[in-house]
Amino acid sequence: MEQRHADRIAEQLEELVFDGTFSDGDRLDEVRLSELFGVSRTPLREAIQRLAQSGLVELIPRRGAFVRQPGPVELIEMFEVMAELEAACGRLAAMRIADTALEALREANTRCQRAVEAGDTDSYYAENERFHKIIYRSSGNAFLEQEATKLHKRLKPFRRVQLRFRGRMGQSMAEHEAIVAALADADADAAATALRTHVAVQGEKFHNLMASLRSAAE
Amino acid sequence: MEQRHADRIAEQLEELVFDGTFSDGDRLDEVRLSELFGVSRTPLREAIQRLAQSGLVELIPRRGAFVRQPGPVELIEMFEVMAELEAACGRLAAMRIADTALEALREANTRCQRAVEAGDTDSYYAENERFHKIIYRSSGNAFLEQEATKLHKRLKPFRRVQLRFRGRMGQSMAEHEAIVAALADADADAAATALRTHVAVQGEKFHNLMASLRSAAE
DNA sequence: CCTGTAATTCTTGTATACAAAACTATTGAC
DNA sequence: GTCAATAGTTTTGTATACAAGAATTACAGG
Repeated sequence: MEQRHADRIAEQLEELVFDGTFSDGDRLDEVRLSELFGVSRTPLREAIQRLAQSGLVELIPRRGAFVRQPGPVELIEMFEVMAELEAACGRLAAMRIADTALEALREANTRCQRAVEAGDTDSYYAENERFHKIIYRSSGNAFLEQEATKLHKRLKPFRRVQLRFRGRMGQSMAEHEAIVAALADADADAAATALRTHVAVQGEKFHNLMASLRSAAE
Repeated sequence: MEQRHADRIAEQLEELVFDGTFSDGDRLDEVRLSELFGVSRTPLREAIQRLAQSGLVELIPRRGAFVRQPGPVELIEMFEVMAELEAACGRLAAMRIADTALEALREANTRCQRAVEAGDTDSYYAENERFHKIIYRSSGNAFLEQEATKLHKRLKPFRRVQLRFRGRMGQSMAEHEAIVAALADADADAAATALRTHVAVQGEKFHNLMASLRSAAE
């Protein structure tokens, strides 16, 4: 099944930005990349337009496309939004989640637990992701699911770092239990709170300080 | 100051989609539009790529770009996400809002009130927008502010309809008062709840029904 | 040796040309 | 009259060509 070159290139470029092949501030040279992908500049530029729209690269007129990796502050902000989006998913899912989904959640959780006991971090990440994806889906809001998935993907490269910050995986598992319990009880506020704190990073006080300085400076 | 054609065209195309010049399902004819804008197909296609990324048009390979106006269900979903984003802004703003911003909020509110009394709906919409923008900004989270602003803009064409659904503007004003009070009290939960209900549309029960049907069908 | 400027080279932005797929319409069979 | 096949047209997707701004280098002056 033939795919448009521009589509394929957009995906591959995105991958190259995510996996750190390009560092922050690197310019995406059109001729170099077109040779790399074996196409002309035209489909490559169309792909770049899309990356620009999703914020992965910055387009400076007559200068080129520069990759825009989030700095520490922006990263904290993005995690904060992720926490709120997951909280929203939890709030809605508490009212709408199906029994089958609840069961799937429990299963993912036990597999998560097993991965922790086996020390299998790769498997843990996979099951953890499945756990959260089920909650996105169970919000019963396809648009929210899409937005949450998009940001989740964007933050993927930084999630391991976040986990190291937060300490051990054990605490994360306990929070999963609390989340499932809240959803089973149809307790919207509890589910939202549990998910928010689950995703939130430690550096919140630091961020509060930064933010207050920023608004005071205006 | 010369701007890139692609940028200018992306904005104008977006406008044409928003203001209803193109209906749902319309194909964006490249040659027709390139003649309309007085450019070649190249910059026009680049603009279309961006619209596709933001979801305004759907790109079907070898078929073209079709405008994708949200249907009733998707619209309800988007308003629901808007409500959650505003709630998140309120939650964070309750902790971080500056006194000057709080004052600006009160001023916007009084101007809102005046517009209601004068029956000046245009002015009301302008001040209402200012009110909400201040809250986005006061979240102290530039990324959240950006996301909220983006969705706010996307929903703009449908906001008047929503307001008609909800009844009079008076109730909206009362909710504004409650929001300001919660922010002044630094009551995060109250601010979040007030903003969520303020934005939420009536059709929530209807949506709950639809969503439960959707998840049950899987 | 440093600095400002002009010429050169590179790169982006746009237009045009070409190939292939999809749509349309005509023609022919039944 | 309806349907199918096919020729012709349209439209998308990609490559190439060209124009103009930006970066770089060479060079003259101090």
